[in-house]
Amino acid sequence: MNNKVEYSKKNPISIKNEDFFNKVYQIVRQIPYGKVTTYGIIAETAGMKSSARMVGWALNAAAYDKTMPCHRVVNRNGELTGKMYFATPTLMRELLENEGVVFIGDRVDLKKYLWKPR
DNA sequence: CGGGTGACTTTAC
DNA sequence: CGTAAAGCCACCC
Repeated sequence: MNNKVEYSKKNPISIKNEDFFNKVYQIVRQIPYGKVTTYGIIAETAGMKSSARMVGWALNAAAYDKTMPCHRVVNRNGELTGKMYFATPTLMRELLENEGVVFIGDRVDLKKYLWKPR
């Protein structure tokens, strides 16, 4: 659908791997309210299980897209590693708590809130 | 082609 | 819980 979309306004990068991007987009948008998933799962579903970093990279490039609930994407431990990339360092957590997600320290309880794409 | 970087993961100490 | 290192793949210079 989208080719060469300006995924990042500040830093418009040329998207060469559109297929991977598209899948990440699709998966992230499917995350239900009050649920979270991990970079590794997204990477695996998108066909690059060995490169969870690419997921973070993709999300960063698409961070300005409001239709993408990137706050529902956490790392393997349930930590909000990308919180510093939000408007404020606390915004990510607040968004999740507002959806009913309970934190244990700085982590999400993945046993209860982990969602896997099908 | 090489070097640097990264919203990751895993293992090791 | 902390840091280190290796593996990983794509982007940029």
